[in-house]
Amino acid sequence: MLRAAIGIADEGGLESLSMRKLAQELGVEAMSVYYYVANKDEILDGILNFVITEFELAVGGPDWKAAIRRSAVSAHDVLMRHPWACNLMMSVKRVAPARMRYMESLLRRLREAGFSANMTHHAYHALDSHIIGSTLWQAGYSSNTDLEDVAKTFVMKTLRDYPYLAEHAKEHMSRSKRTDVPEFEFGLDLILDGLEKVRTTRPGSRARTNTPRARRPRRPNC
Amino acid sequence: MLRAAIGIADEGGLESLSMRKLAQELGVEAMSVYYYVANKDEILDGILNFVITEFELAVGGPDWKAAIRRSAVSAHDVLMRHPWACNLMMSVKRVAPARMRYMESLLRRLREAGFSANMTHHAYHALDSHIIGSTLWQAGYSSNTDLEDVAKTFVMKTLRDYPYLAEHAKEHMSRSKRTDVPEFEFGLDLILDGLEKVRTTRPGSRARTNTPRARRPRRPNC
DNA sequence: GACGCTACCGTACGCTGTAAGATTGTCAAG
DNA sequence: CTTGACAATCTTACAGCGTACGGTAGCGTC
Repeated sequence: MLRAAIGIADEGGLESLSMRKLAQELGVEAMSVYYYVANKDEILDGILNFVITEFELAVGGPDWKAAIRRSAVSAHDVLMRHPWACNLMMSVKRVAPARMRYMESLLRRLREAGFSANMTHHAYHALDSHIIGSTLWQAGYSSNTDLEDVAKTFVMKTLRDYPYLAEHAKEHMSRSKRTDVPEFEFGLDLILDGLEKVRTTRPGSRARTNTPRARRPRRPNC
Repeated sequence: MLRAAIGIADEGGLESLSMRKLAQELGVEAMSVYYYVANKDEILDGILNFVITEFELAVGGPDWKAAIRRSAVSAHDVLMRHPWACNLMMSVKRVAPARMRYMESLLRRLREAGFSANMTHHAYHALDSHIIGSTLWQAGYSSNTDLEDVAKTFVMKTLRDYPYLAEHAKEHMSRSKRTDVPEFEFGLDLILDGLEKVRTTRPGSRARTNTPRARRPRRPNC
């Protein structure tokens, strides 16, 4: 059932995934699906968890950068195949088990690499933001089948009033998948290299470390 | 009218913005709204454009990092006040005029700072991804009013099975808004510092430059 | 008075998630 | 062989969504 739901979302986007269509795909009526799930949210949780399961965990090896890089690239690859999952990831309530495992492995790898708790916190969010943001953008961008002629007139106006924007568009067009560094990996390396630098930095020079009296954590919904 | 729509989206999220509710807010019936707009998409375009107008453009001064940083922080601030705008930004078709101006200013500032066309391309996407990704996450995270006790049991399980995740949650709780570096700015500085490094680097050491025969740009929908 | 225009409204259709209840198919106990 | 229980499924219905289509009231102009 989750497989069917993922299939629908893959080809038509999240908003095309309706209970009726899912039921139809399964050869039953809409309400029959409710025998197996409580509501649609449960399906969304399910397919998100299913997708995250495919993320490669950050483990092994002495090279933390390589390990985390591999994990991030794998997450990006998976999300590019299921772009709708990005949106699901952004709703805080969906803390799927697979996601917790993924987070745990990443956080652990960072800590074991010598990052402080505070630095690990920041590193995690920098990486996560980049993965989500970059994938969301790239997925939207590469889903352009139509718009051919709309773009033409757009370019006309652009070239006139927005020369730098035009250059940016040109840059997009002339990029070759083979020889150019993917946008995602460029940003990823920017972050990873930056992290390597602050790792060996005395904490406080860049961001204040706070080693607080460990308050009882509440609302750890992330 | 856009003002009313933004108000609804601000307090109830994008999905709570319906034509009927908007009409009600304006003191008319649903179909009356269609006298002023062709369809709902036009409203979404409108409120997105309206929000982006508030972004501070990256201009002036010899310090490109400071200029771009200010612009990024301002965009983040604005988006934090209107989190739904992040989602709208991700659909490629919405190339609002305000957004084109914003992109143009950012791209221009990068080029004037000495970045190559290729580097500017990468820099822009790294920055954009971070802004969107970070804001999306932060907005989702800070919209937690309920879940208090759900979180308690969550922590119980977490502490047992996911020690690093628990630490991460603790880190979240113990952060003080006053003294700690905001997550957004940490990642932003990571990217900006990294960009400064590759700016002076000979192109090709990090990413191949391609100075292609300028093909006629097509589909510049970004 | 007749026209055209602006601003607005009523109705209706097909879509959505899902609550409530009716209906089958299967199987074990009496 | 009948009865009852259970799982699996379907029917119906409702409120809400975007919006197509057509109608209407008020107005200025000829």
